[in-house]
Amino acid sequence: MAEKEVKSIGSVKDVRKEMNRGAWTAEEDRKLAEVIEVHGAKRWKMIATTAGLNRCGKSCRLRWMNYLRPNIKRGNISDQEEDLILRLHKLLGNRWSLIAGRLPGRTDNEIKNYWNSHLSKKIKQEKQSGGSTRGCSKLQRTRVVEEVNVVEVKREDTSNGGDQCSKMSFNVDEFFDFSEEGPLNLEWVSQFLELDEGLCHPS
DNA sequence: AACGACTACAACCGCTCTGCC
DNA sequence: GGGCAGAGCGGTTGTAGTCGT
Repeated sequence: MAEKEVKSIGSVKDVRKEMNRGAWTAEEDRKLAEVIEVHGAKRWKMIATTAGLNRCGKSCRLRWMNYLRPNIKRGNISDQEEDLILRLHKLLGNRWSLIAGRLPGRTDNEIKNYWNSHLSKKIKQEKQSGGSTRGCSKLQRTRVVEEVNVVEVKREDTSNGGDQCSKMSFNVDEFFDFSEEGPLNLEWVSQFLELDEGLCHPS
């Protein structure tokens, strides 16, 4: 995609007055990266002004988060990653940032795009051919999502010292804590799959 | 070669959430 | 508690590239 990006540089830009819009140029990327290096990735309005980019803070944030940030993986979503996305989407719905949080180096925007252009069609096709990937009923899937909502509520509650998590069979904070993981540490996947299987095929 | 349809993805928009005063 | 600004999220749009005719 980098090739495509280079080609498109400047093609949309300067069409509208006031703020720059459209594709980012290499020069803009460089300026933005420089300012973020100095000030950190916070206060995007200030960053936009300081960099002299004539872009809104939101636009700068998006560019940084999705393309300029270190350790970003681009393209080539592996089968393993695809499978994870499918499973997580089944569990979480369109909560792309949460899904992206479980895929090191991937961004919510990339996953969202990948879903819309690849996986949603794939699922449609599978449904049309009568095949359910996991054999989960709609009701069971609803249960899974509700369960996750409970997880989030309980997670807030635990900060108040309450021990109300008896419903959950795994440690919620560990489940959502990505801070100490190496790239594509899949231990949590096993935990998740156990939960998934348990809900879809209760014994 | 030319053209239109389709695809993929970068970027924008509007809304919500969060923190500060 | 209310208002405001900044940050973050998900949905949608715009456009370049690709494919089929």
